Amino acid sequence: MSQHPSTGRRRPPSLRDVAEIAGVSIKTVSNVVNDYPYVRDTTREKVREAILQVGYRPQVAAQQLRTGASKMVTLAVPSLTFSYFSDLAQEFIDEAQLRGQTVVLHSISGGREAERTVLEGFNRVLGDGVIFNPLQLEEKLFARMERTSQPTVFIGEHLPEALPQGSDYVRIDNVSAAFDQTSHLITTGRRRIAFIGRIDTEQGAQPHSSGSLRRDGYLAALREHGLPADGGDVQAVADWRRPDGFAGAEALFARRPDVDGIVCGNDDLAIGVLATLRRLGRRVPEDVAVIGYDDTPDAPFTSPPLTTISPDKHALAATALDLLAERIQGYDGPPRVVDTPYTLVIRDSTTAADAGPQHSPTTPSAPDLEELPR
Amino acid sequence: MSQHPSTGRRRPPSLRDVAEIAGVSIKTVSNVVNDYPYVRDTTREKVREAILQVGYRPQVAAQQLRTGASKMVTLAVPSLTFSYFSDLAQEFIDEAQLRGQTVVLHSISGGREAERTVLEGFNRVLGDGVIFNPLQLEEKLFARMERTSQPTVFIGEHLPEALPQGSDYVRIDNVSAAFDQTSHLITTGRRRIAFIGRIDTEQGAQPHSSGSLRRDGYLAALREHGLPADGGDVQAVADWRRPDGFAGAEALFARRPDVDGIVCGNDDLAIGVLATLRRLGRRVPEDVAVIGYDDTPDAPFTSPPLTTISPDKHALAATALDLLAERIQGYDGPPRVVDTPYTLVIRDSTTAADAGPQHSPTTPSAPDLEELPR
DNA sequence: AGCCTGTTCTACAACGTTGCAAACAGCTTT
DNA sequence: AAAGCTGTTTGCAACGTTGTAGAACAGGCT
Repeated sequence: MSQHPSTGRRRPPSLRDVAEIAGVSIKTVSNVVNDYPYVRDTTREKVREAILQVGYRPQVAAQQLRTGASKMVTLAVPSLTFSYFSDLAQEFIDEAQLRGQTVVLHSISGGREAERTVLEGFNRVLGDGVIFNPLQLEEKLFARMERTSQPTVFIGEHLPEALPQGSDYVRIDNVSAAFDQTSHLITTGRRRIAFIGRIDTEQGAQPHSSGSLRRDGYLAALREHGLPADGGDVQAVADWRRPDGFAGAEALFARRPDVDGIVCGNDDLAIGVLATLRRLGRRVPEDVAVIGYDDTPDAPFTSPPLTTISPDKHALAATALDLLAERIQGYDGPPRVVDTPYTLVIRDSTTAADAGPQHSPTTPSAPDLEELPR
Repeated sequence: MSQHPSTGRRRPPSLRDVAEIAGVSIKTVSNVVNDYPYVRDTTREKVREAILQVGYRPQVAAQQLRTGASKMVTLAVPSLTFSYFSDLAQEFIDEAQLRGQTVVLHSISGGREAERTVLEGFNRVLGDGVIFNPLQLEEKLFARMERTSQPTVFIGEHLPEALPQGSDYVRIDNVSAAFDQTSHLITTGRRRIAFIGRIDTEQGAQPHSSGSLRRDGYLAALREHGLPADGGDVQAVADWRRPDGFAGAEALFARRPDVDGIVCGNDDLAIGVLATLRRLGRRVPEDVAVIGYDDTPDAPFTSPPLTTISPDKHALAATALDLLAERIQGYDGPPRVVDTPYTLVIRDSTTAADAGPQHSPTTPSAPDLEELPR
């Protein structure tokens, strides 16, 4: 440990320090560290000892400068205070660790402006690439951008399929998931099934909004099972939040009082819908089945616990890191869009508690917080 | 963008590229980037343009190599799937961002072995320092270690006060928090107050275990208020989990049936205690008041919602980063141990719902998941 | 004209690492 | 004895950046 020039900071030991002690050249130490085979056993031993003695650890900064790679990837997500994102981040960290990579975490709570900064590369070159889950980026920003400033994999919803050069996109197949949502209701005996979600039809519409995709999946499932799919049971709402679900269900039942199943575009809408059903005195699931989408942490705790679509975060993380790794390795083909799996988590809102086997891969169906084991 | 030597990877633009275009020296570009004042306005403009043109962003790796600092700090926590740690991580990220620092996140699920790797510096030099929350490190490992391999700030519980050179420790003042827990029960009218917690008395005892510290705070509060503090109401349990709280409360009430308040060493114990009270038919808080410690995410959802000690994560993060910054700046004094604040979150388990004003800084007192706003 | 002052710009070196190619030692083969 | 192996070690250069020191220049003073 010596001093750094100019700053009086303590400096970690370098190859040079080891070399001096072991009485060999710097390059030989480097060779030992990198398991280069043509090193005599006796020298290797000598060097190893010296390494332990000074506590040498390779400096990523120098390696990156020399080789152009740091084995660090940046993960940019909205906020870890949403358990969806913290769980996702954990998956990325674990998965990255397996690949010998380290995760630099950025959280983007600064809105559109902050997201643009991420897209433009953080104003400094740090790791080898980025995994980026934008929330608010406008499509036109993508369109304007020829190529990303570094290898990038986008994740999440609301992204266009036309991506900048140098990037890929991992997403949930919204159409297929909504198809499965709907099929689940059909196969459990529902016949009058409505859909509720935010579907942008105005001029600012995102053609690939998750709302439209999910509606399409819903309609496809109806058709597949020979049920009427004229769109008459599609209830468009203004936003994705609980009050929208509440109001949407009110409107829906005013129009179609005989609905016996509701496919919700997300869990928050479903929670609003449940509130309306309670108000109307309809029993769930006996009178009406309700299914959500997202498997938010609240989903197991609603009454009744909510059946929902649960994205496979593990697969998502693994796929994203794979694609990014290829980009980092030098692949520079056109942007790829990859769908990852999801699971249907069956809870009580679609099946009576005693109505046959339930399987819930991620969370217990009706956890009792008071129960003892932990 | 040119190619990197040897690897065929795309290389980000450098000062040299900018300099060439602007027709100045590399150093001048560097001066512009770093706002060095003695640059003619016209040159500055020329350089700025060139920077935009090639999309130049400084490379942290080279800066770190040159200056010895990267403005990256590593945060090593057990797992982001515990909401305590994901919230904490978010605080660190935000706070670091304010200071112009970037957080490298490591999660240590590999047990003792993994924690030792962290302590030894990850086998590679990455950022400028580490914030480390160990769970399982043995005291003797600390004792054996003369000095940390890089600036380090420990956070969390169970750490000895004798730390390696080059490190500091930020913690919650367990004694004072337990004092406040107990005082809260006393000032709300309880007189027969018990304590329940895991207190290691065997040979392997950690002298600074949170159990003993919290018990000490409890006893001090009793004494302060002139209540008998002979330790007769201390119920030691085997572990910190729910069943221990359950069994502990059973044993406690067998010995002391007239207890009207229970200070719990953590929230999980408290949840076990609540179960026992339910079984015994005692009402909470009318017959017995219960107070926890940690403010786990479950705390607001127990029945009744649990009054508890909530660590101030924001202050914790800020303090830890401050201490680390000083270490990075070159401070190399003896290890410092700093206590951070906490708040007493009053919920229903100590005060009847209609019994006067309640304030709950962190979470709503009895959140209804079904309520609409979100 | 010569000198000084202050501003603007640049050359150089070094941070720690690794790919390349050359040097070297100890052999066996011609 | 020279040439040719094989295995082992090393010197050199470059990655991008910035602190130091000094060069080049302009303007004003004696």
